Amino acid sequence: MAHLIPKNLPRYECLQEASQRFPDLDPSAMVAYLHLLRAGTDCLEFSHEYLSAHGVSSGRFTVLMLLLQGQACGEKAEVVTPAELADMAGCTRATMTGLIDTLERDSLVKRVPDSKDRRMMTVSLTAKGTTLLTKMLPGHFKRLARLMACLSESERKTLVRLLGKVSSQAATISGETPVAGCAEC
Amino acid sequence: MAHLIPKNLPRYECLQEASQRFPDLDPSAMVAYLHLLRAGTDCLEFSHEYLSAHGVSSGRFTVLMLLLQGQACGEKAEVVTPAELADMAGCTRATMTGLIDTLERDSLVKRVPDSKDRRMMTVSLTAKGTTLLTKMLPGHFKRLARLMACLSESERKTLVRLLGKVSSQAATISGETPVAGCAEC
DNA sequence: TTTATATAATTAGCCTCCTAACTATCAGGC
DNA sequence: GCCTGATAGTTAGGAGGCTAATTATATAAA
Repeated sequence: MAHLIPKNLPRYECLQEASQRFPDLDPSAMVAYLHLLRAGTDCLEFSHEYLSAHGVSSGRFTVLMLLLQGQACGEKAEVVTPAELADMAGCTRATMTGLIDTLERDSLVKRVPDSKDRRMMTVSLTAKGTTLLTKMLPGHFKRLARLMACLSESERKTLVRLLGKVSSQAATISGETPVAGCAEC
Repeated sequence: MAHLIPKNLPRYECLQEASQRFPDLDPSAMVAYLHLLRAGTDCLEFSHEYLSAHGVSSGRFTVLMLLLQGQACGEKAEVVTPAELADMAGCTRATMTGLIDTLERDSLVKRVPDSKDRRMMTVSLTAKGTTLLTKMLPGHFKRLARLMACLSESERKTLVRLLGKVSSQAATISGETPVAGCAEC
């Protein structure tokens, strides 16, 4: 489940040494990048520990949360289709089909064919799914609160701001040219 | 390849509203957590774009880099075993076997049986593997430098410091009790 | 010497992600 | 009324994670 990110990040001196061989290597950028991947993986693993104890994988949990949100914060969409779920979760429709398959097999969600458009399905939480979520959410939230208790409110704000910069920079660079910066190949 | 993290993070007001229903939910902790996962996924995706254009997945790249490092920064270990690679990469030995299988199939690495202990293998880069790496690394480094160009040196330091706090907090909490904070189940 | 235990690597089987191809349905133009 | 094309969902096949079991070898103890 981890992302195969090196456990021990290289020392800064080693990166500086490597930057002699590779002039394009920016040591402090690399350090920031590696720490970001490392921390992200750690957080994912941290959640996974708790979620898997309840028989729910990270992906399945995301789907359940999206359904709960559509049910609770239901301003616009009462019904949710697999395609919408895939969009919201950031995965392909094929992946969503697989997730819904296993969730439905475990009776946590149910598919209902749309009455108007017979191509479409509607997905919703079952009572069992709702119960499971409401039973496990408090513990999950407690753990996340503890995880972030190491940061003050202002540190959290700073972190979110810096991460936001990185995310939008990634989107910007990716957007401009497919695999840019690769003139030499 | 992404980790099925919601693309659009919930608005802060929505989290505050939800925290009425779930008193354990700490909105600012949740925001920090979600942004961290989001940014980590974005970075991973960003690298993946470039690496996959060269036919190398994230996991395979990690293995190649570990081998290159063992070759270059070779202070201690000249030879590397699959078990050591698995430890360094943070995956299981079984996973490493699979990765080496495909890397070897593509002639990027080679296995050599150890002469002393016949249970062991040593893994090393082939000429083709080394060539591929040295060809693609400059572009990869350039992209990462551009990605992090959105942060000043002091922002990078701050980011690394805050991420380090989160990582070690995760390790601390995970270490103390297997799936703690779950008294209610 | 033989037997028990530990270790290195692999294998087998599962889950989750992907892309590409397929099926069924809808909607628009002739 | 029919083609054409778009769209919703699924299926097929692959890659990369995992755990648990297997095989081969080494080591220690009886």
